[in-house]
Amino acid sequence: MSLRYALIALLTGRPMTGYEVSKRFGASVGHVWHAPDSQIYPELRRLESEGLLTGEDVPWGTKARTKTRYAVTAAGEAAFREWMNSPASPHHSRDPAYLRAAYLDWADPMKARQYLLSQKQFHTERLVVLEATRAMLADRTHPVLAARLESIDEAEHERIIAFRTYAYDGMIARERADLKWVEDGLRLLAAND
Amino acid sequence: MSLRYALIALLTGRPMTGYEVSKRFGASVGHVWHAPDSQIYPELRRLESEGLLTGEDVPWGTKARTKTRYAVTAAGEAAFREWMNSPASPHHSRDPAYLRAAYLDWADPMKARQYLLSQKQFHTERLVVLEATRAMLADRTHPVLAARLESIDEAEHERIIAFRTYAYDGMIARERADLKWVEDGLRLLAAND
DNA sequence: AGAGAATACCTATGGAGATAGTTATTTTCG
DNA sequence: CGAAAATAACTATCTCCATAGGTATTCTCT
Repeated sequence: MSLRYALIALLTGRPMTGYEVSKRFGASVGHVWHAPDSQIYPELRRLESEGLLTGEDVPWGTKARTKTRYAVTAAGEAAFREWMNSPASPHHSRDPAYLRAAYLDWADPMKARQYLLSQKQFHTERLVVLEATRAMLADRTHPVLAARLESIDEAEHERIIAFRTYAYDGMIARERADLKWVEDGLRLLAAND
Repeated sequence: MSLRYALIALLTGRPMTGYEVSKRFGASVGHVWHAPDSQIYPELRRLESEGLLTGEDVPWGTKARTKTRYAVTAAGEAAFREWMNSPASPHHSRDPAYLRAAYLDWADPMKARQYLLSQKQFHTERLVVLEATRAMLADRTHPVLAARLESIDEAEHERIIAFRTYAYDGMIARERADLKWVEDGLRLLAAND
């Protein structure tokens, strides 16, 4: 249910084709809400059919092929704003890492160690990406943000950047907490075996 | 894909009926991997048909009604152990909270504040539950854990408890990080409006 | 004893999400 | 200049998950 709002949010920056959306997505809202393109293309169509986006056919290649360029409609913006104003509902976390951690006694100690080492690797890599993106937001070099700011009054810029970076601060803090937890896990394993 | 292993993990403690599973689930593995009973019952059946669980029909009530008591088979334990030994794959976080946070400039400031206040409430409540459960694991009063320990050599107990509490430590640390983040959000809102 | 509440057990359905493709066009480089 | 690689644009399918039910049995209270 959130994917559609992630897509609208992305497209408020500027109109994009499906492919552009699916690429940009990975480097911006995608950090916040992951989705593969097999989900993105159909959802874009659905949003168009519901009138939240317009889809303009743009010629592509030689034959009568076209690609679709999507833009947010007034109805789309309204729906997004409405979602942003809706009350919070509790969120069920569902992270296999905790499940595996709880039952690490079932695993082969070597495999458990390998597992934690790759977890550590994943978290470290993600931290790098998140911090780099956060920096690009803060100095306004992030392309999606830059496009968005262009259509907006200068006085608002600070406020918008503050919220965008705030979201990344949360993800970074979580990532750091997870990383520390994984390191504790490695120590725990070492102490036990 | 993790639900089945959460169910097997729960049932290694002792055999349970579907209803017992769905109740105990919420108070143990369910913290780690949430699932509604509409998912639990069919998955139990599937696991039975795959031979990872046995389902014994137990009479219930007057007429020829029965309920099913499930127990883990050797194949089930093997499958669980195999899963525990499989390599890690990166996990895509998908938390609507970050999406909303990033675009808080679209929300009505009052609504945004209300939203963050309920988020704070959710995190606080969950923290209480997690810490209480962690304590029950540490002092061995947690019923699912206690049942599991009974069938296991005393020398292993410490190690098992260490991993179970370790998982909760991770969830608690994440919850604390999130809570702090929400509080930062409230301050950010207050500063901006 | 009978009504209502709580417990026990389970199903139907639709949408969200993961995995794994396909086809066409443009760029690169030996 | 032709083959291989990269880019662009999508689709099909199957499983997972959420929402929202349903019915039978036992407990509780007046």
